[in-house]
Amino acid sequence: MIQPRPRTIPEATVARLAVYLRVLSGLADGGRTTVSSGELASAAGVNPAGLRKDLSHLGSCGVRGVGYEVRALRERIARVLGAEQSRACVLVGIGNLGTALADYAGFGSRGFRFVGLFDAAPAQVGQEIGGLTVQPMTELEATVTAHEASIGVIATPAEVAQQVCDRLTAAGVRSILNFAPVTLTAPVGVDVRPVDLSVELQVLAFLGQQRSARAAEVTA
Amino acid sequence: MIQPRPRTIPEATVARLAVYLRVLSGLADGGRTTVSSGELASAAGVNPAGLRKDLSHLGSCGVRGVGYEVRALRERIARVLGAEQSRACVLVGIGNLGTALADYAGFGSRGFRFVGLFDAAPAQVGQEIGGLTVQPMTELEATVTAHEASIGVIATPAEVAQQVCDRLTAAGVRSILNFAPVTLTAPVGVDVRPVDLSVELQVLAFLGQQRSARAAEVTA
DNA sequence: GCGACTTTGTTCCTGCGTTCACAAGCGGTT
DNA sequence: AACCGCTTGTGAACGCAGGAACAAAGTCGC
Repeated sequence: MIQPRPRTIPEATVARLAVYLRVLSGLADGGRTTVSSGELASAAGVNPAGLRKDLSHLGSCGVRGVGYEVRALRERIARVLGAEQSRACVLVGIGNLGTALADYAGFGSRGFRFVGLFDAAPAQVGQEIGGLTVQPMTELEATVTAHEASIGVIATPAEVAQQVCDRLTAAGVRSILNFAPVTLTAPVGVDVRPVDLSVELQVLAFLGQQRSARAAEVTA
Repeated sequence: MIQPRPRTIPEATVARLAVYLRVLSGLADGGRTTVSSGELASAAGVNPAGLRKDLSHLGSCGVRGVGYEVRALRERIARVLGAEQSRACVLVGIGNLGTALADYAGFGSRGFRFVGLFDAAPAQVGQEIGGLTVQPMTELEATVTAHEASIGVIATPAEVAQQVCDRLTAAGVRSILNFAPVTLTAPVGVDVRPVDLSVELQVLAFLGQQRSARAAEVTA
């Protein structure tokens, strides 16, 4: 028995689906009911053919000659991404970045719900951010198990990130988003996704430098 | 005349080079003088063969039978990435995220130097963060031209991100790092690199969900 | 009611990134 | 001085993502 819709959606496609979801929400709020692949692709900054291929991974959803129904497509993508269910997340490290993450309203509408904020510094503990009170690190494991949190976000200094990672995985967290500038090691079965802001900046700078070099070469 | 070292380094390689640079700095601080590709790859979380291929893009730098000299390799990568020169950056949007970015010391050691912080809210203007004073938006163009800033970072709400992008590009900024959850459009010749935190979280959640589904299938 | 136009969904193809495997080269040892 | 083991650097194959072109299908106009 073969599944009509293969389970494996490429990671690059998943990232773009999340972007389409955001654009579709904006269109729906604007009162649009249908949208063509070309228009949606332009709003998302991708190629129209690629967009149609991405959408084909979740089955036919458009109407030929017309386009896609905005609300239906949004719901379909949300279902595939699992954004309709509420996922419990914990956030460790309430510095500036952690505060920004805890405060960010965009997560809530995407199916993410912070159930615990933690920091080692006593000065941060007790503070209220985005409707939650910052807890001491000792409460970490209890909160994770109580809410069955499967996602952890690390926004601590680099020095303690690995310890935090170890405690999170030991408590049952299976997916970790890591903002600390270190490479974390985790047991198999645990996904760690690094987001390094200075790496992003360096890639950007390099591309700009490369572009300038090419331009100078042409004029020479 | 053919360049012995082709100018075009794949973008994925550039991102990893930035990670290697970080790891090498840590090793150098720890007093290590040489390191093998296997060890470095493990510390960076990549495949040893891939690491060697990445390094091959910048010419032979290792010693067979021994490994790589830590300091020499670090300097070589830094030179290729342009991290040895100081690049002027401006940051627009001093909320929690913007404050975190302005405060982050990691940028300085990577060759980035903020020369201007800007916010539209009068309450933020005048505040001092990381040695700089937050300026009103009216000063944006003058600061960009005075320092010849080529990199702009947008950490504003989504609604004003496109306007800010337009003003930055008009003032001469050629590379933009965008943290606002919108797809920006910019003239050709300007690189915009989006960093969407909720997209990252959604991809992570989807991978976790997919993994769980596979596990359930196997046990069934 | 029929034809033409528009837009989707798919298929093919090209190029890139990644991985594996081996030859080349250097240091340590006898 | 010669050999052996270890490590780098590179060549080839594999798999994957991206882009273009085409067929299917549905709607609008006549």
